[in-house]
Amino acid sequence: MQDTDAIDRTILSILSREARIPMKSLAGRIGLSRSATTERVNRLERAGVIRGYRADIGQLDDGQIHAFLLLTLKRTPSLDVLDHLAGFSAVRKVSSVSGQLDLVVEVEVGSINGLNELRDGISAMDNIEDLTTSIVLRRDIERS
Amino acid sequence: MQDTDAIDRTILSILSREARIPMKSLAGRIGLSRSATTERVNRLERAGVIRGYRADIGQLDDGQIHAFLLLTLKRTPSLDVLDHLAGFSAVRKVSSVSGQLDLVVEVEVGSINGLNELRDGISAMDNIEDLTTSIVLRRDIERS
DNA sequence: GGCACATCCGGCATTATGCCGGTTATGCCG
DNA sequence: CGGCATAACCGGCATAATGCCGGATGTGCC
Repeated sequence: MQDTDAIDRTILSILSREARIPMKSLAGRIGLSRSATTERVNRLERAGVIRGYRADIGQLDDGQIHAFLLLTLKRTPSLDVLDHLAGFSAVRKVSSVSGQLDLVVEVEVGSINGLNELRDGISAMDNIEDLTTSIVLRRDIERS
Repeated sequence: MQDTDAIDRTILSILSREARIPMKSLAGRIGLSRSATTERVNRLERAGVIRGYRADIGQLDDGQIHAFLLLTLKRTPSLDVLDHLAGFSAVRKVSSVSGQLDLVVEVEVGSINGLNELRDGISAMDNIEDLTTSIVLRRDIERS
């Protein structure tokens, strides 16, 4: 999975901005034939370098609430906690981080009440030392 | 921009996961003709609801470092700080949040040194009360 | 040299797209 | 009520993109 050359990086940078570009156009930009380009993209997908293609939705949901949950664990790492978190559909992203914190959890819920239930469900796990909730008031910058 | 009905929401949820799906297949899934579906998608794009399509790149290079910078400001809000942050290409996402913190900044740098320079550049701004850095050690969960 | 392997190219049948005319549903107003 | 404008939908045809494959080229190895 470490065999990404300069051409692959060009492909990734183009696809990360214009995921719906036809393979033929992509091929034209990088100076390869269509079939070679397609093969490279397929390889990147199979290797897991490209995980998928997403539409970038601009503030879809006035009703949606985004928040960061900053978790400190009693013992780390904790697969239990990760499994549990994965069970909540509201959980969008979980990152293990260095420092005082242990996990940064990004969530997306339909209501404050949903957020409260989520908090309760998470803090009920043993092995949770501390849970700080920061509701996203505004998304100031978001890139690709 | 507020005229998104149930069908539009279905379209968005599908495209947010499978941005490269052919319009014909999308039409099949939502039970409309291809041309009606295409027209809806075009409208969503023109209205700015769909901002673009991105390939989801999984841990592109081992050389890339992701981190959360947790900022507390002296005075809030601060357009200066946002403008300044926007000037750093390493800055991927900035969210204004409630609570003790003020801003959650997600960054992506090529090296620890780059992270240090970024920290220095940010903490040099007046109006920064506190800056906590949490380097992402691992991405445990990431959804669409 | 001869071989395996990876990468590339081009062509052809199939599939998707862009474009446009035509149909239906709805609301408005004389 | 009838006429009219508008929005949203459908289907068809020419064009463009895709999937699939055989074959060429380059590189390392025995």
